[in-house]
Amino acid sequence: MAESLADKAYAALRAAIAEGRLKPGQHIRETAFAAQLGISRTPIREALQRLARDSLITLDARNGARVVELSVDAIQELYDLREILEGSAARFAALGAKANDLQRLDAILAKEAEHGDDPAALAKLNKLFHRTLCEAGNNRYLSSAVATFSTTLLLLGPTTLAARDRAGESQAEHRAIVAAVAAGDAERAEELMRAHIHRAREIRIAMALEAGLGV
Amino acid sequence: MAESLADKAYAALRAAIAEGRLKPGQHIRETAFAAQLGISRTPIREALQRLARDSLITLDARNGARVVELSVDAIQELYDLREILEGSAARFAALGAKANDLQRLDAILAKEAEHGDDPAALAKLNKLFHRTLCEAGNNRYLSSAVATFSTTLLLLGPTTLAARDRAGESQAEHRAIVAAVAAGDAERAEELMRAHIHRAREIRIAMALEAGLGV
DNA sequence: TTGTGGACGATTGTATTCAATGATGATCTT
DNA sequence: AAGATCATCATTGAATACAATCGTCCACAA
Repeated sequence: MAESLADKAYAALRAAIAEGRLKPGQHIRETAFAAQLGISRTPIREALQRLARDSLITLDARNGARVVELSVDAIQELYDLREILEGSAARFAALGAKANDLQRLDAILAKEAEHGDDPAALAKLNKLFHRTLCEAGNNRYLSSAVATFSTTLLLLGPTTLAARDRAGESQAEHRAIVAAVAAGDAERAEELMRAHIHRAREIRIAMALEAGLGV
Repeated sequence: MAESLADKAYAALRAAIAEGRLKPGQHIRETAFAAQLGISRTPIREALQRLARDSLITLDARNGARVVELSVDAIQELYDLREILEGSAARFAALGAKANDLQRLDAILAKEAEHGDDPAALAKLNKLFHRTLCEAGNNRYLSSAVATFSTTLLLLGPTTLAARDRAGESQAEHRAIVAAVAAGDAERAEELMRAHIHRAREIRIAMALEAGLGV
């Protein structure tokens, strides 16, 4: 219960961005949010700084905060980095995953198969899968970096799993990655993870272009 | 000149950590620093939060802030990640560096040769080299990640370039990396950068172990 | 009609005040 | 004498008050 008001404000703002209630480009005024949450500006300011660190907003001096707008170029760079980071995490996991880690990954795969028709549940499981695999890589800084840049994806709206047929493909790719990790095949684990992220990127870019065209 | 007091406090604390005036494990009290800098606690708190995001300090609720102590394991993980990130940056640079980037890199190499006997100048040039190469990679998120984790190195005290003969080796490695980048040889650029970081890691670990033994 | 100047208002940056909580030390009891 | 309990204090978390700066809008003059 040691949750400070700043923590709550951060969670509230982050959720608002994730759910699209705060849209890219939109202005955020400290006083407005303080009033809305019924707290003072102090914890709001702390929350805004954390969001800025997450690259979810920019803090322009005397011009308030603004939700970041990702260009297509920026999305490409973000996915380039995700391929590097998560590919490396898969490699590390293949080299050093504990039995415990593999059990957790298997359990996630099972749940994915079970909830094959529930997009919201799948999105959560997907996040859990990637985080768990990262942790199996056993490098705290790598995990931290992946978490940071995964956060940036919140700006992009709904998950790519919503795309037609993508959920099934994605699960198959997850299974292959876990198999490579369990087999200790680092090369293959990295390659499969990079391909997995690359596929998500293609869908994401297509979605972004469609959205940009107003469709 | 739009430098806020929070910015100054952040810079002051960061410098204090970098220069060893604040040692790992040491307690930081808000009131003490506010008094020392002659400002109120508000900007100090903001600065501390930024430092916590940089993983330079930890914020224990109601127990103040504490400068992070890096274990040898943590240092290994940090350098593992640096190899991945900066290796990738070198690869990207080889694939897409602009003429402008190569000019800047050449200029840095020239200055390194010129200041071969000035450790402080070399340390600055070394940081500039790595940052410039990252920017040549033309991926804003990768640059940001490298910057973040380079900051963590501040906790480790003096540069590895202080080690006997390391400065000369390092410059030779820098030249080889730039040559590979200029030639557009992505494989070689990445490999050379990884080796370069790996060498720095070996020296760093040796220094850490010596320090741990009280020598 | 257009450009410039100034005053007002809105918003952020900083200081100060207030509240709450955990640590510390003394005292009392067994 | 040792341990426990209570009171006090130091320190952080939050709110409020204050200051400064930038943008905006209107009026006036060219």
